[in-house]
Amino acid sequence: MKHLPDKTVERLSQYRRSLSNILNTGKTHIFSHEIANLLHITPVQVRRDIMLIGYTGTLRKGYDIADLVALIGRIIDSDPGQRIAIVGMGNLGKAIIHYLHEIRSRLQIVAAFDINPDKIGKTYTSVLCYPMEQMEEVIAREEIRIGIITTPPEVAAAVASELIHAGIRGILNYTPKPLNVPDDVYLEEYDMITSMEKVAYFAKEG
Amino acid sequence: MKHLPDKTVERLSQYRRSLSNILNTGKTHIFSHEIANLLHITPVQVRRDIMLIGYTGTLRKGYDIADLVALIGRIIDSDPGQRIAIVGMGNLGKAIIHYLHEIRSRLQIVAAFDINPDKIGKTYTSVLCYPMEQMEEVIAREEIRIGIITTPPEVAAAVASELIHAGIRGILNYTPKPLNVPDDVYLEEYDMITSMEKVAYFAKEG
DNA sequence: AGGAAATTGTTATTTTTTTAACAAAGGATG
DNA sequence: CATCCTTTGTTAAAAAAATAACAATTTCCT
Repeated sequence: MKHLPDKTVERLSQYRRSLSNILNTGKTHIFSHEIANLLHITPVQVRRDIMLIGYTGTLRKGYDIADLVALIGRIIDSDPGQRIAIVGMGNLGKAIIHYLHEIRSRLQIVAAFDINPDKIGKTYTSVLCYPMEQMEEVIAREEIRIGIITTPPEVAAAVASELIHAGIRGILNYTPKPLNVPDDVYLEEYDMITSMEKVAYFAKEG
Repeated sequence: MKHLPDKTVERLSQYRRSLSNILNTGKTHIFSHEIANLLHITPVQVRRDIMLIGYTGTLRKGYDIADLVALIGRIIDSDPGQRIAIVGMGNLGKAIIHYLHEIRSRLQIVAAFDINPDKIGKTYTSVLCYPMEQMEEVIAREEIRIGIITTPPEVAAAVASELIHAGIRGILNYTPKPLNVPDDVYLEEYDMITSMEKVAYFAKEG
């Protein structure tokens, strides 16, 4: 698998989630237009994505759901399942931990960090919260590869530096402060305010 | 202003936020490459976006920050400032309310809804929480145009229907359940799990 | 003043993403 | 068994977005 397009990776994640649910219903096969309906996209997009990962359905029967789910897993999951740290145990941090726990993904949040002494030592949905000072040590010990930043924006850049210094390979930044990372660290940013303003803008007209 | 590209609208929101901060420092003008550095994009992108909204900087002095902020406001803000409701007062809902309040955006969350009797009647960062049954009435009375869904996924579709029935024009869905909305309702969806899996995938290689 | 450097505005090119088109295969139908 | 319908896989075209290119103009420098 050379390199899948950005958007294809996003959709694969969503195919897998939807298809996993369907598996429980006993249904074994699914057509591209059925998947498309689930996610409100087009069947062509589905077939194209599936083609890109080299899977082949059977004509007139569609795709074997279990096979497809398994293949997507082999493509987008790392072997041992990625281990994640979250920095900033405010409401957003708690929401993410709780949410990921419910979904039961192969992704695991294995450590939280905060500056607030009241939070340190407590566990949130079975994730232990460490003080910031132990970040480097814990990230090394727990073999954490990914960091999620949910701190106030003022400290986002400093947190990112620490994470990178500790050897993290990917960062998901929920702070509105744009980060600067070296080329070998993958960075994804999401800004809620921007999303809201976008909705506000496009909801105006039509 | 015909229709700005999706990505341009997103960036305009970010330009405004960064530039507003700079205004306080007394700096009055800024170059495209300075803006680009703030957001880690290219100067061409900045100039192109600014061109699209019809603003013109002065050669060798750059853009007048106050003017540009004001113009972006006229472009992307609705006249009275959009009024927003949030459905689901879990951690994520609280995080969003708190966050938007701090930023002091023109967007205002003016009502929250939840099913939990303990939450109803309480205020969160000065936003009052109503029972779900009052949704239609409150949305009409408060002239709310935008809804944010932060409920558990199982009820997302039902909530969306109610919002649409109550006359909402735009929806921001933080649930992993893809929604179906009529053409005249603008829908934006954000799925945290997908973002995490994407980071996990791209952090693997390089 | 004259030339060099910097910076904008805009057009052109390239890349990425989506959408369309359609041949091939397999089953269903009569 | 021949025909028709459905659905896949893939190539081609279109649309959207990012990047590059560059003329024009202002300031700075000598």
